[in-house]
Amino acid sequence: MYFYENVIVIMRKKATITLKNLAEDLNLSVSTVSRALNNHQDIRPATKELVCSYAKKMNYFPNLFAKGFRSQKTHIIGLIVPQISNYFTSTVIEGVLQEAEEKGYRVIVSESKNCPDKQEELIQMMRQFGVDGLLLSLTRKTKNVQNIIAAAERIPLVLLDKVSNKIPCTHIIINEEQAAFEAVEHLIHTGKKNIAIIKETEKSFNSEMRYTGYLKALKKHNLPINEQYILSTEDISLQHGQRLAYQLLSLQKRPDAVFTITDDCAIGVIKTLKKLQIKIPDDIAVLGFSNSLNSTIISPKLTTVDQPGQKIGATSVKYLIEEIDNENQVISKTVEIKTHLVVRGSTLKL
Amino acid sequence: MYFYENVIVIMRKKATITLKNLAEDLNLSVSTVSRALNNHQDIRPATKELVCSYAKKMNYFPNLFAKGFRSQKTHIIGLIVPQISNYFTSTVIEGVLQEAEEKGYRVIVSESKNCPDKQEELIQMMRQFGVDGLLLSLTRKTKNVQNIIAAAERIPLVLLDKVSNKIPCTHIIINEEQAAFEAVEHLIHTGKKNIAIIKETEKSFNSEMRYTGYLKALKKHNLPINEQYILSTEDISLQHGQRLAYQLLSLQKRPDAVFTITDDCAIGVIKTLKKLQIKIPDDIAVLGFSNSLNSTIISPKLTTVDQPGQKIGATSVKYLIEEIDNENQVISKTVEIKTHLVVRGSTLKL
DNA sequence: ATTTATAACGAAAACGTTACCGGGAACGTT
DNA sequence: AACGTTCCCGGTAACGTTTTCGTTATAAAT
Repeated sequence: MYFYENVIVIMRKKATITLKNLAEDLNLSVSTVSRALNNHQDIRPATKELVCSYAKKMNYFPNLFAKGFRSQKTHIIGLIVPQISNYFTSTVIEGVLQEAEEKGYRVIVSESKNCPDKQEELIQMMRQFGVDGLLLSLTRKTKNVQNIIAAAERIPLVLLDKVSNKIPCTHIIINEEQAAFEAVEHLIHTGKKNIAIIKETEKSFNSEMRYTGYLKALKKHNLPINEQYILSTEDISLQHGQRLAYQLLSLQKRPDAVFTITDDCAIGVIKTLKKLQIKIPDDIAVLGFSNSLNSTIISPKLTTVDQPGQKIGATSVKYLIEEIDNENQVISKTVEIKTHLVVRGSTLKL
Repeated sequence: MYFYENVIVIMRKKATITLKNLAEDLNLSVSTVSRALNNHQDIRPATKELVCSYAKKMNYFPNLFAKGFRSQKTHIIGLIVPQISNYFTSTVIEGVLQEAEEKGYRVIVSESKNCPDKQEELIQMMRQFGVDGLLLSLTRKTKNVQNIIAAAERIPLVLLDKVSNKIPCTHIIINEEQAAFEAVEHLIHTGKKNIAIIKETEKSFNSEMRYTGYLKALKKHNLPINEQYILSTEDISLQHGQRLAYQLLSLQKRPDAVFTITDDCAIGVIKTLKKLQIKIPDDIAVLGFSNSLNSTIISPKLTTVDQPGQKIGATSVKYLIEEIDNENQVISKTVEIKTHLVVRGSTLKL
């Protein structure tokens, strides 16, 4: 890290124009100027025109802090996610920003780094800052939800994607169970009968729902549930996918398909299978979840469940603003966003 | 999208506690309470203790809007990037958030979607909102920098990653030229002599710098510069990488290495080469730039330049806050963050 | 001519916080 | 005893905006 140019220092221009300035210049009162700019009916059109054009000419910007200070509304919403540098999460953020901006809200983003303590700290910070509402995607290991419930009683709160039944507020999620069910059913339709699953050790909402969908699909088609095919790992990553693939292959009776609850893990499985020259999907099919960018990079391309991140983000904002407008009412409902299965080479020979 | 639970509505508790409340309860003046909480020297320890503990008990939060309103400091910095759902960008954001938080600042993030008009709009919005400073990563097609320069004269501004020489302010960038130079030199060291490059049609700062590094490396090693090996594309994506690879292969004299200025594009090239069963790196080596997540998914793994996004983000915040503290001084210097080459299978047989 | 209604604007308070100014009490110094 | 100093604390103003209330002038109605 080094500098390669001389440092130049200039004085910054400083001039914030206030209503008072405008009022003095125009020989009007502050109130009149304020009302003219806000298109109040008490002001005659000619005056409005005069004030507005002069304000524009002077490059006047209302001090939003004073505005928010008076109205007790900041027009800021807080967003806390476990990790930003995750493709799905980043699309959620995009959706949030887009929708918020359209509605005239600004967004303060923060990441909890999957640490519950940090998450609590951030919630405090957001509240202290005076956000009008809070969007929260929980860390995996969130256990003590008392403080979050307490927060929800004071400030509009919407949980998204990573949620918890224990917190009474609006939840925006994908149809996890149904999505997993359909995905596993797709495997069954291709003739697979011994389907393994790799899920999380921690009983996170998402993991459990997908697991339930998996079980339901097997049950519906009268397939036996083999405990040996049900694997769990703490960190559902590529590396552990590679590792667990070996474990599955070491069984006397190998599975003919593997459903992992994340794409990364599925890609790990594929890597191991390819290394051992096992045919995909003929010998073993692989199914992921998320439709991450990586899923089309690997070969064969990964069959996976597409989660519309932008829509989740946008929908969350919609419901949050609804609560903000609805003053002191805590609304508690669950909204499911539909996903769809993207069938690719890892489960179906084209 | 549907609801699957009954809607529950509860009344939200509402009670904002102010300094006045505390003062009345404790039989103190508002000023004393304020100073006690701010650890002012004029207040005797016993009083401080009393006030602080009572404030905690009452769950008092200072209204930061009133605070910022008075001090004319928001302790918010604005961040505008072209696109959030881009791995490198998201790591930059992480760095920004981390550093900002440590320094007691909050961050409002926005994306310009690579649209200059939207970018201008966002700058206005941020200024209007009263951010203390602005971090900006330019859109590729930024042409009219007048308004940005005007903004820089009024508010602390730091450009990062995607910058422009025309804007006099602090720039935080990676050593683009040097990085490209070293990367291409690495190709030369492995024995390659006919090295193609795929860059952007738009003369963006990054693209041009990397191109310059490429040219310098060839020159230093007395390799001829073949116009046919210098390709450009508007959208430097995987798809165009695939397309341009065909173009390179159709030449009478094929190149023996391809340097693309993004990983995505490089992966496109690899895909085409693999499809045509051209040996990588023996027949043609491939070199990317960014060290994106995909670069280890593809096989062979991609040799690429690692850009420390977090460090770029954190450094930008550091310099921005320096400017904010330094009141009305526009500082103009360029800081380069060092990258390093990650050598993998696409250029070197292990 | 007097009252009433309405249109257009001004004055002032309020939001919660901090900074500045000032003042009383206690203590030490001459 | 008179004075200066220090320690703690209170009162008040101010930040920029919106809003409530009041005021004036004009027009309309009686």
